[in-house]
Amino acid sequence: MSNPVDTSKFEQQRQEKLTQIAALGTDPYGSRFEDVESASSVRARYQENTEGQRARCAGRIVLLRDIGKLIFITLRDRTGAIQVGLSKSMMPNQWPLAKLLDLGDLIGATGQLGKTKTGELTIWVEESGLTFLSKCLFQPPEKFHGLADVDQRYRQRYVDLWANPEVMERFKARSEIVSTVRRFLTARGFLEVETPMMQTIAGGAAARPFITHHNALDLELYLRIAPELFLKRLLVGGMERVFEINRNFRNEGLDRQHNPEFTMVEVYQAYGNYHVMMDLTEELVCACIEAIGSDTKIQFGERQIEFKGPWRRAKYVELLKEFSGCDVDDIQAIRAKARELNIQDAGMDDAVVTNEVFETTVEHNLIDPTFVIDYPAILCPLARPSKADPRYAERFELFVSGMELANAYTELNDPAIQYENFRHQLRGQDESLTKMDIDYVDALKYGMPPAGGLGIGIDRLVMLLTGATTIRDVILFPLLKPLSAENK
RNA sequence: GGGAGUGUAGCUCAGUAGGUAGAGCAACGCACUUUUAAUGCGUAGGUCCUGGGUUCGAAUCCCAGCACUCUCACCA
Repeated sequence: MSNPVDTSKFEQQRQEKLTQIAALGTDPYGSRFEDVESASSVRARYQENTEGQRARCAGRIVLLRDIGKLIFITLRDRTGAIQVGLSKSMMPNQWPLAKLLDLGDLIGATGQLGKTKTGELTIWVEESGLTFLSKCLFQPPEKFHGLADVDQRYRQRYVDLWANPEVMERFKARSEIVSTVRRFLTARGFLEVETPMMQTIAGGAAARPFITHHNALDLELYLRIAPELFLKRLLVGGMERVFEINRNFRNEGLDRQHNPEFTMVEVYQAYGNYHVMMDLTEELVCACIEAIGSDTKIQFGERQIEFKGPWRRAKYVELLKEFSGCDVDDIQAIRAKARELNIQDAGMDDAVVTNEVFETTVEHNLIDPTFVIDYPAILCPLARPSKADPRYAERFELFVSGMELANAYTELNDPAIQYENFRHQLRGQDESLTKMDIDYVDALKYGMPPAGGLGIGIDRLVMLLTGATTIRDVILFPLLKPLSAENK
């Protein structure tokens, strides 16, 4: 933990330099800086052995080598780094300012481009070519190891982002993935929509919601746990292809795969079914891999994941047999297996016990992308039962590296069955705060087109595609306990 | 909630059979006009997470607490 006395000592030193900068007539907090070119752009356009090339860049001083009458700076901007050379003989008037520069300061550099004798592309700052843009009053983290303290990295992500370039790269990849999803769906005629985050009934999933209150209406509201029921209302309304990329909120535990607020893309396509959604999912994920320039083989923790399709599609009951040895119809064997696995099955519904056994024995074995298809219908109140065998629902979950990445159904559009499913809450589950959404049943009574629906966890997708094994590495500001006064 | 681990300088980390601490980087000073984690010499910097206990003496051992990490449990 930081020592406030020493911190302020370093801060005072820098504050003193700030005063000296101001005394030179320079605003230590700069202002508009026009015609900035990115470091990568300068690198790309530089031509060897051609005189007279100039450049104008801005960024943060991440390395500084003071050789006396010559200073080399590594300047980092959003695209990368470029070396800036400051020479006393080239900028005698601004030299006092140059000597006041600290690691972490933000500057602009304008001058001739050239290469040093070691071959490093350098902006040789001309007189008046040094622009002070902002003072850094804190000491930056160690220049080679960066910021390593996990807690501090999340709490001060603004430092983490520039002290650890791989962090910046990961969030750039996240941005690219989100925009790829958006482009991919938009190109196929899907309409991007936004539905309520504050809902009077938290439906569309089974999870504990966050509760809030609207003063003017004196109304209890829930932060949504899923947008599903609203998006399907839009199918009723004639929006035949819709998607939403936005946050869901679930008031449950935090771990490597769960943050209380997380981002989902949900997609609904009228006249499709879950097979259509499987194809779409596979294409969409592969498009994202291509967009971030990744190989289809991705290192994830200790494992290698091969994303190259076609992905395995296996029935729930087949996988149950494969990994637990149990036949889905042999409930005695399943319950025996459950007890062997230390699952408390007493009073638990058969289907729930079966699913517990499935989760325990199967899921962690699904490393390469695997569609688990045809779930027991009783586990899927929003999915359409299979015509061929109504005991099963037309649903898939996509598992990668043992983690649920996507969930999809052929949507249930029969209001009578939907009503019954809502009514008969599954035994063996904890009581849920989900109330009956009668208006949703009414919407179905107007007629919802048969449709495929899909949800993909964006955070987990980014984790898998960037090799981040904890969700907090793909969320800029993950939820943390606030620091108490004494730990500040 | 259970178990395990971690907490030492601004940062990254060492360390001691119980005898109040060290390196590198950063900082400050000096030197240096082609460095690449610049280099060399010097200086300064610490409530060793917090509170108790044991002890002549605790950063080290014990207890409690706080924070973080891992793990198990919980979790459509």
